[in-house]
Amino acid sequence: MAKKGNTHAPGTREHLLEAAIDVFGRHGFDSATTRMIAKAANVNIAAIPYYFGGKSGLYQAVIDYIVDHIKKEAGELLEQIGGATFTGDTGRQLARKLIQAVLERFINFIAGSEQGQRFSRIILREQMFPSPAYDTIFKGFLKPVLNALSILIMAASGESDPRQATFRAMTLMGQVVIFRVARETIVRGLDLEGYSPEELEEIRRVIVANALAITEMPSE
Amino acid sequence: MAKKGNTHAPGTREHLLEAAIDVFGRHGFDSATTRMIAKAANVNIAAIPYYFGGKSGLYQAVIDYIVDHIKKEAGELLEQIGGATFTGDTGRQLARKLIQAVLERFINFIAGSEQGQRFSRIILREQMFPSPAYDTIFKGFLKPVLNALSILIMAASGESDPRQATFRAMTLMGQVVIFRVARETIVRGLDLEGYSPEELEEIRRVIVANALAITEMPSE
DNA sequence: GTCTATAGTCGGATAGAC
DNA sequence: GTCTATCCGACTATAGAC
Repeated sequence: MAKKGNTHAPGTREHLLEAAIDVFGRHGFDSATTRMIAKAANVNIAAIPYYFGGKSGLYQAVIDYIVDHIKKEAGELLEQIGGATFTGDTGRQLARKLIQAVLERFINFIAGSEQGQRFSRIILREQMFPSPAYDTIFKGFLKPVLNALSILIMAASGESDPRQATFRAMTLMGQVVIFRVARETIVRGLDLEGYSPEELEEIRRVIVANALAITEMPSE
Repeated sequence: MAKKGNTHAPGTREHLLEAAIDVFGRHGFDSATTRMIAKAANVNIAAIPYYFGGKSGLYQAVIDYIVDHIKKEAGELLEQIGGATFTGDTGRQLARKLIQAVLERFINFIAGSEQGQRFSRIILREQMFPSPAYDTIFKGFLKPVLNALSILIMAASGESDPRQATFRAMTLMGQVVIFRVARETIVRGLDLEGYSPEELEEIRRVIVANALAITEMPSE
């Protein structure tokens, strides 16, 4: 069913993909070695050239895999935002609710879910050090998400300049991303052992409260 | 004067340090090669073992160099914060002014200055993927800065729980850091060519406005 | 102090047996 | 499809001439 119709082995390809997400994420493309990945996946090194054409092909497959998953995850919310119209005070309240929904999903994904943490390592690497694969990520979901957030901010705060709205959208994203990027600093600074569900809840509350404070109307 | 008293060559050591900041920053410790660094510094590869004991020694020297510079840069402001007392409404206003000052310096450093951009590549790498050198950075300035910001937030907003204050401090840092981490995404999303002085000024304004909105008293 | 030459290790990819 | 063996290039570090 899920197979592509050819006679591939049961799991080799998928094992490699999953292992590659972790190894590429932790070490980056250059330092990650095909030997590490093959070992982590419990398959033979020669399976990488065989299934993916080589190290680069495997990396691109990882990017496609991640982008697909995130598009599926975020798709519904993005469509909801794209399809909505924000007029009057009800529109404003709707926009604020949607901003809240986006940020909560984002923090849950990036700091709360195991898969989100694995994916975000690779995405953050591409943010700071774009490879040719960056384009797939940017077009796949970064740009749609950034656009959606900018629209919501304009609707919620009355901001009319799209560039200003984008800058504001970035600050909202930044409040979330920092808990992934500086995870170690937070954990050491507060002497934690990772984020507990309670701490995640506190973080979520702070982020939402900030977002609401930031998107007040200038007149309020 | 500044020399350590021995008879070293005029610039070889310094050239290596400067080049290493860029190469380690762009490629990470593992993927950076001593060949790249030596070539960028225009010195012989053998100078690296000679001056720094090897690749690892050079990396540690880079970390020390960066931490020293930033401590010098941030020291005055940190002392001012540590030495101040924040009582009553004047204290609150002072705290808000100081938060503003910290954020403005931070965004100028991280997105505005050439040196800050070079330094921050390495620091952000250590944030996401700590090496043994992380400790130097954490104790050197991350912890002091995070503490200072937390104190200011408690003074400015009336927040009394230190953990909550730390989370809030992180969100403020996140708003700044995102303009470095996601620089490429912002630039592509808005079709810019890097941040112009005008755009930096807009970003600075957004960050400060958000910080002020966030640190309102709950009663306000 | 600076260089060349080279030792020794580890990387990705391939050939060919099964 | 999966494996072993192997090629070849690139890496760090060192020895020793100058």
